[in-house]
Amino acid sequence: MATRTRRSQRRTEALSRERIVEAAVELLDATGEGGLTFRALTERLATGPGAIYWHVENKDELLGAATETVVAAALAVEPTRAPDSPAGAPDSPRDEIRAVALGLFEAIDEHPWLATQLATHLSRSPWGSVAPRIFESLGRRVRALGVPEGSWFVVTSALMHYILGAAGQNAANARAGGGGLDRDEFLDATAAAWEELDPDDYAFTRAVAYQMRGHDDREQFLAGIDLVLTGIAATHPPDA
Amino acid sequence: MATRTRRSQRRTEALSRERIVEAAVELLDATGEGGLTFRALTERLATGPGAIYWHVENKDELLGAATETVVAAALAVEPTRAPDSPAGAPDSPRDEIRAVALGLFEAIDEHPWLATQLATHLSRSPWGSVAPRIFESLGRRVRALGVPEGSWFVVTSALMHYILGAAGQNAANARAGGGGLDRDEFLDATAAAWEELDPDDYAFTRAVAYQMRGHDDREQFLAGIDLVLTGIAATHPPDA
DNA sequence: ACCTGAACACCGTTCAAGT
DNA sequence: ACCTGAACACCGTTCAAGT
Repeated sequence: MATRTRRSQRRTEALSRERIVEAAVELLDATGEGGLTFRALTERLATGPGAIYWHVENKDELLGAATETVVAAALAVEPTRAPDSPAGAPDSPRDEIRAVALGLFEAIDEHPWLATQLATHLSRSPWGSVAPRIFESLGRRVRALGVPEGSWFVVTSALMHYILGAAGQNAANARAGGGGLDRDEFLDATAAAWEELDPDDYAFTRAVAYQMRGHDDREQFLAGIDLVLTGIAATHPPDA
Repeated sequence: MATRTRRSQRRTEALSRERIVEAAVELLDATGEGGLTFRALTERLATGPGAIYWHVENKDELLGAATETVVAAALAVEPTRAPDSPAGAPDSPRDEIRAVALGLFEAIDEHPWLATQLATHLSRSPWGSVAPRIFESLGRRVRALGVPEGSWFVVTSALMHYILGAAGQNAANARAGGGGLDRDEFLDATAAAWEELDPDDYAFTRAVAYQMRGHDDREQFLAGIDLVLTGIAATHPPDA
C-alpha cells in the first residue's frame, strides 16, 4: 500500500545516463537532498539498482552530474539584455556579469539543493567541470572589463566566490519556508530572534535586525555584486 | 582484531555534551566528514549510542555544534596586530577585517570539513548562531569603517559571503592533496588539465591556467578581500 | 539523571544470474 | 551490452532495561 508512486508510465525509452541524471534532478527538486536515494530512483525509473550502477559510478558521481547539468543550463542562457539598453546595443561587460550572476542566483533559488551540492562538489573535485564553466563565463567578461592580465585570476575568482557564497546563503533563506512559514514570516522571525540577542555580544547585529525584515534577496545580491565590481573598477581603472 | 583504537584511556570524566562535541571535532579532523559515525564516536568515548543521544538531539545537531565550536574559537582570537603598526597604535578597521577574514580562512584550512558544513549548516538553520557570530564580528568593523547605517546590512553580508565562498573553495584546494599529491603537484595537475580544455569553449580559462601554478592561497584570498574593501570605500567615501 | 546495548529501519553497493 | 533483484555491510536512531 505504501509505495505505488509513478510506476504508471511504463518505461518506453531505454535507460540512459541522461535519463537517470534527469530523474535525480527531479527527485532533488521535489524532495530535497535527503530524498535522493537509490530506492526512490529505482522506483521512479521502474528498474533495479544494478541498472543504475551500470550507467553511473556511484551516488557521488550522480550528484556531481546533477550539479553539472543544472549549472550548465543556468550558464547557457544568453545573458538577457538590460531592459533599458537600446535595441541592438550590446550590453556592457558589467551588465553581462550581473546577468551571469543573476542566472546562477536563480538556479540556486530554483534548486536549493544546489547550494550545498556546489560546496560539496567543489570541495570533492575542486576543479571538476563546474568551476571552469562558471570561471570561464565570468572571466571573459572580466577581460572585457579591461582588467590587466596579471589580475584576471584573482578578480574572476573573487567574483565567483562572492556569487557562490551569497547565492548559497540565499537559497537557505528561500527554503527556510519549508517549516511552513512563508518568506516574510521567516524574515520577521529571524529579525525578532536577532533582536533578542545579547546586547553586549551582538550590539551590531541587533542594530541591523530591522534591515532584515523587508529586504529583497535579489536586490541585495546585486548590490553585493556592484560592490565587488566597483572594487574592481577602482583597483583597475579602465584607462591606466 | 579490526577495531581496538583508543579505548585505552579509560573514561575518567563523565560524559557531557562538551566532551562529545570535542570528540566529534577530533574525529572530523582526523577522518573527514565520512568518518564521523555514531559507532566511531561510541568507541572513542567508550560508551553506547544511547548515552550520546542523551546529550545530543541527533547527528545534525552534533554537526552543528561542532561547527559552532570551531567558528567561535576562530573568532575569539584577538585579531593580530599588523606587523608594521607601531606598538600601541590600534589597527585600522580595514586591517581588523582582514584579520577576522584570515582567522576564518585558517579555521577552514585546519578543519576542511568546515567548508561543506558551513554551507549545510547555514542552509539548514540559516541564521542559527554561526552566522550572527561572523556577522557581528565583521559588522562592528564595517561600522567603524564609516559606512552609513543604511548600508550596514548589505556591506557586511557581502563581506561574509565572499569570505565563506573563498575560504570554502580554498579548503578544497588544500585538501585535494588527499589523493597523495602535495599541493604544488595538485595545482600543477589542475593547470595542466585547464590547458587541455576546448580552445573555443574555454579560451579564458586556458589563458589563465598558468596563474594557477605558483599562486599563494592566502595572498589570493586577501587580494579578494581588498577588492571588496576597495569597493566599499569607493561606494561609501569616508567623508561624504 | 544518566547510561547500556540489542534491535530496527533504511541506505549505498555488489554480484550471480538472466536476456 | 544491458538489466534484474536478492543479499551484504553499514549507518542513524530507538527503547526497554539497568544503575
